[in-house]
Amino acid sequence: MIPAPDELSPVDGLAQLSFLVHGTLERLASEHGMSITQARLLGVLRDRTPTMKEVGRLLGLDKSSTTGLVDRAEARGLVARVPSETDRRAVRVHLTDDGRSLVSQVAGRFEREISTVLERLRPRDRDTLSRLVSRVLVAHAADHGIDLFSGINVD
Amino acid sequence: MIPAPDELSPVDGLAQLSFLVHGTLERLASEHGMSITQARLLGVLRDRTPTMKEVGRLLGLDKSSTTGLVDRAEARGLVARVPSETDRRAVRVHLTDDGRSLVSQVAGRFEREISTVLERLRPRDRDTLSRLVSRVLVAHAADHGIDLFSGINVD
DNA sequence: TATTGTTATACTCTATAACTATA
DNA sequence: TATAGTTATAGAGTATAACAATA
Repeated sequence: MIPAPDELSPVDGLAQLSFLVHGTLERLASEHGMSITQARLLGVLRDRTPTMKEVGRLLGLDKSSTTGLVDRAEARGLVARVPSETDRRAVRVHLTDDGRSLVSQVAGRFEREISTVLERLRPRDRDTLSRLVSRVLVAHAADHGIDLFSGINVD
Repeated sequence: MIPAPDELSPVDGLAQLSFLVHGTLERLASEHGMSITQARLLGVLRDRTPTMKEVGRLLGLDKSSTTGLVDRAEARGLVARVPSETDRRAVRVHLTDDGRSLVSQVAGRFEREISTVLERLRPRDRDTLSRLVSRVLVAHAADHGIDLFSGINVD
């Protein structure tokens, strides 16, 4: 009989961790009647008032997909379109009060749930993990010309 | 002016890492004309020949969603339904040769791409990261009665 | 002419409810 | 009666192509 491994391969570990985190966000969003995409939309609007085109770039969506996404969020009263003051073709998307309240709730629960998972490590190990994860992300972002803290490509 | 942080918060780091890994899988699957769901279906069939009900449980889908998923994969010649030998209501789903070849290709590319990202760390740090990730996953799995190596709930 | 955004259309993914065949 | 699976239907999410308004 083959002994069970007591550790996953590095890639398998990252894959499973990624599904765990992604699944957590999906569950929390769904508890508030949202998909991950809707949650991400509200998330990027927390500190921006982008045009439709910029929303699409931030979320990696075609402009037609963005139209539908914002339509549905607007119908629920979570976001609003306002005409751009500088370009009469463009609109800016911003959170409503309801949208801001909802995204804060979901973000808070996400923070708490992931923290709970991390608390299974001793504080020292937690710091080490966090530092190594940051280092991987920083290196990868540098390789691909991405601003890690805004998510915006700075090519 | 606020100085830019040189490290993300632990939760932000995990979230971004998770999107990086998930996005990589999504891109690789899409390069082969598949969604993540299709890739996961082929993945779970690599070492199993489950019934439709079991496929749904493994992927977290309703039985009707499973029917459609398997329909589309079968239409592409990636999987096949075979009647169960013990229960005439049930069918077993298995990979075709084409399906096995496709999933091996995608899995190989995923392994290589994620390994490339990890190679930005020194071998020593890589081992540490991998060990800590495994430890988090093992603890979380134990908390939730999940067999980490099969993904199957053993409640 | 180029850009911003919407509309028309089509396909995947997902769920609920109703149904068929078998246990 | 209960279970395995499919079908009917509906909605979200995605893309491509064609279009209108504006730059």
